Amino acid sequence: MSDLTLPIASFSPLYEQIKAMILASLQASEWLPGDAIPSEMELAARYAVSQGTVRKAIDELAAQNLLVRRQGKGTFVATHQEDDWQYRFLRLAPDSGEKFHLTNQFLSCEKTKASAYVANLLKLKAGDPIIHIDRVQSFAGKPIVFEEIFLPGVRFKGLDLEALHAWHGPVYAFYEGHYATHMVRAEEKIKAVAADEVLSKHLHLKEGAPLLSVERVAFTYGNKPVEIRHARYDTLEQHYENKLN
Amino acid sequence: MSDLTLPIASFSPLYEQIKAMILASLQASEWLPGDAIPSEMELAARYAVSQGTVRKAIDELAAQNLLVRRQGKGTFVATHQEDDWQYRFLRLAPDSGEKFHLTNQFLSCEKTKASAYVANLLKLKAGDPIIHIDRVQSFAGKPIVFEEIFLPGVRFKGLDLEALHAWHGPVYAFYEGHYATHMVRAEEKIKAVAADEVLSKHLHLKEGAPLLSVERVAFTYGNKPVEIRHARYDTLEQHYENKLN
DNA sequence: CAGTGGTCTAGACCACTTC
DNA sequence: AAGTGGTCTAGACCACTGC
Repeated sequence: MSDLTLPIASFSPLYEQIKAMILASLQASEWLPGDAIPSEMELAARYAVSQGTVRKAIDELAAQNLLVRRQGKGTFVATHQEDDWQYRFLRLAPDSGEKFHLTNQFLSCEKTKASAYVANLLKLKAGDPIIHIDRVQSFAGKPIVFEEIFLPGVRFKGLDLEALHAWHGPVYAFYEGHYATHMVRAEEKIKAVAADEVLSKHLHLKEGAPLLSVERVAFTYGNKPVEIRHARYDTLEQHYENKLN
Repeated sequence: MSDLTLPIASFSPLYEQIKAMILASLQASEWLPGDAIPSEMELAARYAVSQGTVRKAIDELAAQNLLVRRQGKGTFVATHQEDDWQYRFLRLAPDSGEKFHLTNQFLSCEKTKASAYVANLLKLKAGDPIIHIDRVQSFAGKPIVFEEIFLPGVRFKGLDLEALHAWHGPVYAFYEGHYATHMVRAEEKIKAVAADEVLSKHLHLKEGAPLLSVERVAFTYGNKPVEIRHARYDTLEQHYENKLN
């Protein structure tokens, strides 16, 4: 506390710099989701370092789920289009433990203007163009999830209900394919709330029934927030699962 | 699917074996939480491998939060007694973003027998001895958390209200100090529920008010479940926070 | 200054995938 | 057989801590 000299970037190891360069290539779409990046030996030559140093950089990016290593094949840019990654961010699971396939129904997709609240989370200005999507997801015929999605209108220009209806698969795969936007990580804030009139109608519940409110902000490369998702889960026969380490 | 030959331990790298040996030492309490383990060079000599191989083993254990590296000082066994780790498993945070200090009040601590449900989660038999603790936690004078804790009676022999009242600090630090039990990881299942009579009384709410139900199973070394904790959070002015990668 | 963890290298070799 | 990621080594040197 007595020493106010800030050691800003006092020392930056080589592999950190290489990590930053790989990250820059990802952010610049030099390598696209699903693509293989150059081999470790090639990268070592390109950056004039040893294989071990490149490995350490890739190791950390793989640990953050930005890259995926496949022995004998290569190192690939992570994508939500792979089967195992389709539900990477979904933490809802049935109490019974059986497998879980949600059917999806988009209700609306409208162009509006950002409220102060949404603008703040997406790092926009209040009044900036926004796309607002409503959807319901069902399991075994019962509606379980009501979700509102907010997207920045500039990045997702032209998105409409027709395009969504034509798509069959996870929304994050849709973003990758149509808007070159890969979601890297997300933050969620969870509360218990009472169902209001709208929610009770969509989820076939009584007004006042307890629901899980999950508000997510999802980020692309460079910590850029590009989606807000406010979900309400009916947790009567399913739960939100979390692991603490 | 056509090939049923199971490649069980078909190949196990050296560092995995060393990881297992370090893990065994931790599990056997050869090194206690807070202690420094031998230096990388010493371990390399002990196991007759190079420093790099020991490093890789330690790296992975540190990534799982079992060990903590401190440059220039050594490598230490993780502990819940360190300031930064006191609330390692607490995901509740105030909406306002201010810092959060919960005051703790233990209500009861009774010896009972395990229900089939609790026994199953703790890998005991129904009817085995169990310790059942109730507590309330408050923030700024308002009761916010009601928690039931279930512990195996054998491991936590002699635990009573008096001992709990005498303790000031996180419960997991108490377990470490008094019962040589360090919590390594936990799994939580979250639901939204309505406050019943008991809950509404403890948390000063109306019956039927929505609450977050968080059921946690906590594990020591060797994936051994040793605590069940069923919490109910009032999420009116606070939320459960989660990061998805 | 000695001891600790942290970085980096060059080279050898292993395991896995593909052709 | 060639190419990829994965393991392991021996040795040099750097950064940080504490005596």
